[in-house]
Amino acid sequence: MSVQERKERERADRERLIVATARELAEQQGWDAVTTRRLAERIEYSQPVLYSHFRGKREIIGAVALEGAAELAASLRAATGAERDPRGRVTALARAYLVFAARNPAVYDAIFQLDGGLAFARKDTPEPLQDAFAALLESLGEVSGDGVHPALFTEVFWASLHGLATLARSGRLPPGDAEARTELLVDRLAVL
Amino acid sequence: MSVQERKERERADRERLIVATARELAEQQGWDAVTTRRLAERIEYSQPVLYSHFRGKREIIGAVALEGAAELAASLRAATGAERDPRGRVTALARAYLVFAARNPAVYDAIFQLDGGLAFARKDTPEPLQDAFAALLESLGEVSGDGVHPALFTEVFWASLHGLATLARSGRLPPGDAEARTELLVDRLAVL
DNA sequence: CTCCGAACCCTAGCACCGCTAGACAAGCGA
DNA sequence: TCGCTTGTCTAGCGGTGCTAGGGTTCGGAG
Repeated sequence: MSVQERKERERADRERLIVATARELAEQQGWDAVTTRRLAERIEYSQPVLYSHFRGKREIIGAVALEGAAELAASLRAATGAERDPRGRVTALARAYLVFAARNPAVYDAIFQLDGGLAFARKDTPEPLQDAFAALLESLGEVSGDGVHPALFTEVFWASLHGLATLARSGRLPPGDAEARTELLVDRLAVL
Repeated sequence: MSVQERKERERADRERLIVATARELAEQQGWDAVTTRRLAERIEYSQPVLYSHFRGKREIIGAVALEGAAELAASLRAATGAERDPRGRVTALARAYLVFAARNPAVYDAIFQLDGGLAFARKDTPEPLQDAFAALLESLGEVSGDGVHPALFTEVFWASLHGLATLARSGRLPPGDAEARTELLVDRLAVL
């Protein structure tokens, strides 16, 4: 049995290597540069090996997305955990979200822009994605205001952050006023 | 001179045909299906003809984006023009924006998601893009609230709409509550 | 220790992509 | 009518995601 266990371990290691390499390559040179050939070369295996772990490029993007979603959730909780009042938590949450998007553009795209073959907003949604939404809900639910469903409020707040993040990064919003936009969004949306 | 004029007219006609065909194909089967080969086949010319009109695929996307931006601006103005009070105008604007995004997903992507080689938020931004932002500003500026710069408020409101539009269309937001989300956004962001 | 069989990986290739060089034909002006 | 410019097409480059099929390696039985 020991042999089989070793092989399974090696397989799992290699799978992690693929995902980490894809992520690294995507952050360095963009997702367009993540081709199966380049990826295979970087992990020092041939292309078909990738297909013994994933159905295709889409699934690799999905794997990066799940890893990234877990990190995003952790990052949001770390940022809000240090804050005492609801307002501080919401502001910290918004900033942390936008910082994550700006610092990990490729991962952010994998989660929220590209097609990684993942199900969203459903029962069979992968746990890391549900947990990332839960992390948002934890801080936003307390400022959703009377008569407004916390989940609905979280969706709207999240969508607004997503819009700011994506439009800013593609150069469609002027670069200077990012902080002012965040403040305005928090002031208007959150009921304190 | 008449001959040259005729040739120029035919060239312009063909260029319009390329843009219209690219748009049509993108709306029918998505931008991934808009390849230079397919596009050339549909306009009944060979591939190199495309490159005598546009530098490459990116510029074709840009051309569709400019055409779409003009339509979006017109659509927004048509929707707000019939409303008497500021609140009605803002609500109508938000609905019209989201309807445009939902009905013309490929064109919306060309404008706001894909790289069409266009400059945004700058002095040399193409006129249709500036005008689309102006159309937003016209209705949103009057509800930005005291002490808040209308352009900044417009950016935030627009980003929120963009987030709702893109997340909803990619299935990342539950499909049912679209109207409730729009109402919540307008209620909270606009100062009436 | 030998040898068989299975698991694994690689080479080679498919159809497609964006883009372009160079041959060729059509149609203008002289 | 003829030469030349203008315009278009054929063919091909290097790249893409993905896969069929052959070969090598290696574990385990005798």
